[in-house]
Formats: sequence, structure tokens, C-alpha cells
Amino acid sequence: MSANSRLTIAAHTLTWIGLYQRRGHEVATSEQIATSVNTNPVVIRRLLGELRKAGLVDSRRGAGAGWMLSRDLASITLLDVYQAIESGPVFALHRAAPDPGCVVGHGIGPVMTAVYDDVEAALRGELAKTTLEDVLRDVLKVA
Amino acid sequence: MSANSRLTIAAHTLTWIGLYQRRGHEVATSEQIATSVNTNPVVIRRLLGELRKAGLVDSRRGAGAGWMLSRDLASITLLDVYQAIESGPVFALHRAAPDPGCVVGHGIGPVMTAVYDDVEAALRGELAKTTLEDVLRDVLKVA
DNA sequence: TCTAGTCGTAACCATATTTGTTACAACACT
DNA sequence: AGTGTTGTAACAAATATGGTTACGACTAGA
Repeated sequence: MSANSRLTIAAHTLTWIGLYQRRGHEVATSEQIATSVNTNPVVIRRLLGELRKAGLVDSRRGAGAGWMLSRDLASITLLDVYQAIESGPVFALHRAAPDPGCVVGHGIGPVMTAVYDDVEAALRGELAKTTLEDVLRDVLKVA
Repeated sequence: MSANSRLTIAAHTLTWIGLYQRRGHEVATSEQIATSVNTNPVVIRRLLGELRKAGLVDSRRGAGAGWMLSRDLASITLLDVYQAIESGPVFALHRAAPDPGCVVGHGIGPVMTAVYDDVEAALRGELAKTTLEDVLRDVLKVA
């Protein structure tokens, strides 16, 4: 499967901003975050742009610019983050429609869709269990 | 996310073979299956090769060759199929290791790993609930 | 033994997604 | 006015999936 690190990077980014703000700073720059994540600042800015659309962060431009959380870490679950950045489903149906003249080809679509709906619901339910506050607490525990 | 139709195609393929055998045929060819799935026979053969490694199907070569189920539809869950064909995890950690000198960069890995383990367990648990016998029954219901 | 049909697999291409990178205009604080 | 950062476009690299052609390996049956 196309291993996808977007959720990891997003959680890292938000947790970093949260900790940075908790230490008294107003805004965090994409440059600072990129250093911790070990990637390019543009990657962080792109991701933060999506998180802003979802209302999780806000940004300030000009000199002394940067990013800040819109909501408290405790009120943001990994499901919120996931929904902000993941577009498509985990599993897809056929790329090209199967033979409608075949019993299986005709009926398999709705059946698999029902299964995938349940799977995604389970996945979302699991992600909803963890808040970024939980993540930060456990991160500090590791260190 | 890179929408992945492999599980759909695999379930379609196995269900097709199961129904075909139930109608009195001994083996199914990749050509027949590919017609129902609407793809190239090589794609089916590649997938069936992985399913054979997992012990779900077997093949016969030479004239009158083809594929047959190794186990009954009722004894194969979608989790069995998933594990036979999916290699990597749904979510990945950082591509490049984050800054170990940063508290978040240092601790985020283990924390997200724990979350992802729970998510995958939930996903697998959901897939384990459905057997290919269930799939075939529902497919016939749709038609 | 020959023939025909199918598997098994390699090789290659097309497409899509993610990630990394450079570049630069827009913006706002000092 | 100068400076630092966002916002965004453009492009390249890497990876995964899916489709296609090609061909040797194999075996049932003529």
C-alpha cells in the first residue's frame, strides 16, 4: 500500500505548535517546524494550509508572521486531523467497471462498498479516541 | 490516499471462482476471471499468485489448466485476503527521521506507532467479520 | 510424439500520488 | 524602505498500481 505519512507529519506539526505556544511563544514558523520534522518548509506550509481550511490552525503574514492553533490541543482528535488532510477512501472499487452481465461483476460493487463503509467507520472511531493533548502527553513521557 | 483496488479485485476473483466451482466446473482460467473483472488476465494471474502463496487457491498447469479454491468460501475472511495481498501499513511514519534533538521529533515516532497499531487492529477486526461466503450471498441478493 | 491451451513471469509503459525543491509575488511589522 | 514569512506555482524524483506484450514451461488429449 502507498504508505502515507501525511497524518504523521500533520500530528507532529500541530503538536509542535501546541508545545511551542505553551512555552510562551505566539506563533511558529514553517521553517522551525520543518527543522523538527526534517523536511522542507514548503511541505509544512502546504499541509498547514489544509489544516487551516479545516479550522485547526490560523496564520499571520508579514514580518513576525507564523502559525498558531485555532483550537486547544485537547479539543483536536486525530480524526479531525485525518479528515482535514485525507481525501479519498482507504480501499477503492474497480478502476474500470466490471462486467455488468456477470452476476459477480454486477453485484460485487455494492457489497464491497458496504464492507468498506464499516471498515472506514472503525478506522475513524479508533482515530477519534486520541487527542493531540494525549499525543503531547505521551511524547513528553517518552522523552 | 492512493486508492487501492487490490482487495476488491481479489475478493471479486475468489468469489467468482467459488461460484463457478459451485456450478460444477473444476477450474477457472485467468481469462474468464479477467472478463468479469474487466482487466487483463496477467493482472489476475499476478494477484492469484499471491493468493496461492497464502494458501487460498491452487493452480493446475498444462491443457485444461486453471485455478481452484484451496479452502471453502465460508472459511475465508476478507482479512485472510487482505493479509495475502497487502504488504505495508495503512499509515507511515516520517520518510526521513525527524530531529532527535527536539522533544517532539524524538518522541512522536513511538506514540504514533502505538496509535497506528490500534487502528490497524480495528481495521483487521472489521475485515475479519466478513467471509467470502457472506460476500457471495450478498452478491446474489443484489442480482 | 505432437498440438493446443494455460500458467508463470519478466519487461516495459502509463498514470497517479507523495514528497522535495526552487522561485517569487504578496504582505505586514518595525 | 527593509526584512522576514506566508502563499502558491512549477517542476523533478521516487514509489505504487495497473495495463500490455511476449515467451518459456507445462500438461492433457489427439
